[in-house]
Amino acid sequence: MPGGPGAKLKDVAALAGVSVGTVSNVLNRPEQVSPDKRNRVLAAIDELGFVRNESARSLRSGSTRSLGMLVLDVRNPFFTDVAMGAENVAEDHKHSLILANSAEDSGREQAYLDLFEQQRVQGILITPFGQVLERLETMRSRGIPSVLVDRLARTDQFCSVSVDDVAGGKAALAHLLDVGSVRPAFVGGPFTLQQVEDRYRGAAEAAERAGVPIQLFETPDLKFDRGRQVGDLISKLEAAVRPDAVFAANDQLALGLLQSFAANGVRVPEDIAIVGFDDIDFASQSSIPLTSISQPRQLIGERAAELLFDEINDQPGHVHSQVVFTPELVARQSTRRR
Amino acid sequence: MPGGPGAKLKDVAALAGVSVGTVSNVLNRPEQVSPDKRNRVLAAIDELGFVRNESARSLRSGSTRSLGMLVLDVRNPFFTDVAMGAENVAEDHKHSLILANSAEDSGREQAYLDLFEQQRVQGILITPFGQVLERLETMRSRGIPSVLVDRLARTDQFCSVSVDDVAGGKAALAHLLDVGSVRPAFVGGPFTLQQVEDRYRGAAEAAERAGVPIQLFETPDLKFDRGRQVGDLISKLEAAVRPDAVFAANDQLALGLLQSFAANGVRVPEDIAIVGFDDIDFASQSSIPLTSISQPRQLIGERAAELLFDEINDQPGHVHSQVVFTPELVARQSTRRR
DNA sequence: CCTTTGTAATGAATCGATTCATTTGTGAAC
DNA sequence: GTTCACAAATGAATCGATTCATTACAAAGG
Repeated sequence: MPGGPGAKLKDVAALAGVSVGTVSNVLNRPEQVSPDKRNRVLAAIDELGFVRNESARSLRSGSTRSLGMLVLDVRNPFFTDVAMGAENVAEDHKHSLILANSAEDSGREQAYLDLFEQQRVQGILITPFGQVLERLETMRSRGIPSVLVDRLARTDQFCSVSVDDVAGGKAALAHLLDVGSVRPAFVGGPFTLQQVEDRYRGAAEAAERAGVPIQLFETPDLKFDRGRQVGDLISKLEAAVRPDAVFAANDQLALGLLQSFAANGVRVPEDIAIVGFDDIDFASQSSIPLTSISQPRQLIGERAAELLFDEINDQPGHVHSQVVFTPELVARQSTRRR
Repeated sequence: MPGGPGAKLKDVAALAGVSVGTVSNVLNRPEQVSPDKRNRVLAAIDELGFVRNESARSLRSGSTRSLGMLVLDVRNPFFTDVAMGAENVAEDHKHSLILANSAEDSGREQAYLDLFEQQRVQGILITPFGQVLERLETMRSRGIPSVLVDRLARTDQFCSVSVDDVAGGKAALAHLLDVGSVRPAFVGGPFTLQQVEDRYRGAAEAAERAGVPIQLFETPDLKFDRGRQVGDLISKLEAAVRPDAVFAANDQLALGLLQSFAANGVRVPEDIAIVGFDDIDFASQSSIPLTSISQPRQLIGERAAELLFDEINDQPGHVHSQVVFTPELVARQSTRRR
C-alpha cells in the first residue's frame, strides 16, 4: 500500500499492463474503460499510492479546478459564512475554493489577484476594497470572470450578489417606531461606505414618512470600541433629550452600545431600545439578546458561486445579473416593547 | 498594456529579442541578467500583460509555493486568528496559504488531504479531527511534512504547537478561589476532547490543593446553547447549594451561562462569578465583560508555520519539537471581587 | 598574440498528465 | 465469408515554464 514516493502515471500503466492513455481514461472517463482493465488500473494505483499531479493535469488540460475568493476580513463571521456557502457550491462542481483575506489593504488585494491569475483559477468571488473593477474587467477579457459579493455592481459589467441595505434600514427604523420610539437615533459611519449610507438613508426615509426626527451619531468606523464611545456619550445626555432608541449600522457597534449602557446603568430596552445589523451569532448570544437585521449569509455565498459557474460554463451567452436579497428583521429582547 | 489573452514566455522572448531562457532568468534570478536585457524583458512582459503559468512552473521545478492549512472550524474566530498568523509567516517565505475547513467531518478532512497531496503543497498545518496521524506520516515519507496545531503530538513523529490546557485550568480555578469562591463548578464536555479533559484536570488539581470540592456539569458539546441550558439548571438551584463560581471550558459556553443568568435574575459576578476559555473578542465585548483564559492565537499560527518551513528546508537534519504555550488569565468584570 | 577565466545568453530536453488521431478487436449484418 | 459499425485501447504530441550543458564573448594574464 505505501509504495515508493512519487509514482507517476507511467508507473501505474506499467504495473497494470496497459497504456498511459488508458490510465488517464480511468481517471477521467472511467465509463469508457472495460471493467477488467479499470479494476487492474485501480489496483495498481492503490498499490503504488499514486496521486495525480494537479500541476501537470491543469497545464495540459488548460483549466484548473479552483475558484479564488477574496474577502475584506476573514475574522468577520459574516464573511466566513458567505465563504462556506460558496465553498459548498464549489464542492458540488468538484472545484476547490481558495480563500484569501485582503484585510482591507489594497496592496494585499492586488497581490492576491496576481496569485489567482498565476494559478489560473477559473473565476473569482470578491468583495472589492480598492479600485479593482478595471483590473477585473481585464482579467475577464483574459478568461477569468468574477462576481462581486456583498456589493451591488453599478455597471452591468459584472454579476453581483448583495443585500438591499436601504430596505434593511427602513425595516430597522420602522420597528423602533413600532415599539414606541419617539426620539430614534442612528449610529454609524463613515458615510463613504455605501452600506452605511444606504442603511442610514432607509432609516431616514422611514422616519420622515412617520414625521419623526432622527438624530445622527457619526463614527469613523464600525468597530466595537466606537460603539462603546458613542454609548458613553449618549448615556450622559439628560433623559429628556436622550434618544429612546438606537439603530446601529452593524452589530459590532450595537454590542459596544449595549456594553456601555450596561456599565452606565442605562436599561435596555426600558430606557433605550437597540437594533443592530448583520445578525451575527453573537447578536443573539448577548446577555440581552439583540434585535438585528439578518442577511442570508450562506445563501449570498451560494448564489454568488452559482452565478460564477454560470459565467464560467456559459461564457459567450452569459448575461450579467444583479441578485439583491432583502434582509429580515429578527426581533429580540433589546427592542421588547416597554 | 492589455495584450492578447494568454501571452506566454515564448512570446515575451520574441518581443524582447532574447531567448526563453533569458526571460526565465529575469523572472527567477534577475541579478544574473544584464540590465539592458532585463529592462527589455520587463517592458515586453508589461506590454503583453504576461502572467506566468504557475502550473507549468511547478511541474517543471518540482515544487509549489504553497502550504495547506486544515482547521476544525473556520467559523470559530480562534482558528481564523491562528490562520492569520500562519499566513503572515507564509507570506514572508513567498508562499501562499490554502485555508480549508474540515468542519469536524472526517470525510471532508480526508478529501482536503487528497487535494493538498494532488496540489503538491510543500507542507500542511493541521488541527486533526479523525484518525489521520498515520496518513500524515505516509505523506511525510512522500515529501509532504506537517505540523499539528492546537494539539500536542503524543509521539515525537511530529512538530506541534499547542497550549498548556492543564495550566490554563489551574489558573482559572485559582483565580476563582482568589476572588472568594467556596463552591466552584466546572462546565464542559465531552471529556473525550483532550482539551476539555486537560482543562478540567487543571481545575480539579487546583481545587484539591486548596481543599475545596468542585462540582461538575458535563455537556455533550461546547456550544452556546449548552451553556444556556446548564445556566438554566444552575439558576434553579437553591442559593445555599448553588455554585458561587463557574469555570466554563470555553467562551461559547460561558456566554451561554451569562445569558441564562441574566434572564433568570442571577447576578454576575455578585451571585456567581464566571471564567471562560479562549478569550475570543466577544468575551470582552459582552455586556458584562468576561474573564477568560487567553491563548496567543496569532503566535500559535506563526510558530507552527515557522516549524513547518524549518522542516521543509532542513529536511534530513530536522528534529521535531513540541512548542507549548502557557495561556494567560485576563481578569474582567465577570469575576470582580464581591 | 594566445590562453585562461568568468560572465551572459542560448535553446533543447524535461516535468507528468491529457488529448486525439489511429489501430485493434468484436460482433452484427448481409 | 466478407464487410461494416462501434467500442476499447494505444502512444506520440502537447501544454508552458525551468534547467543545464553548451556557446559566445570580453577582459585579464602570460
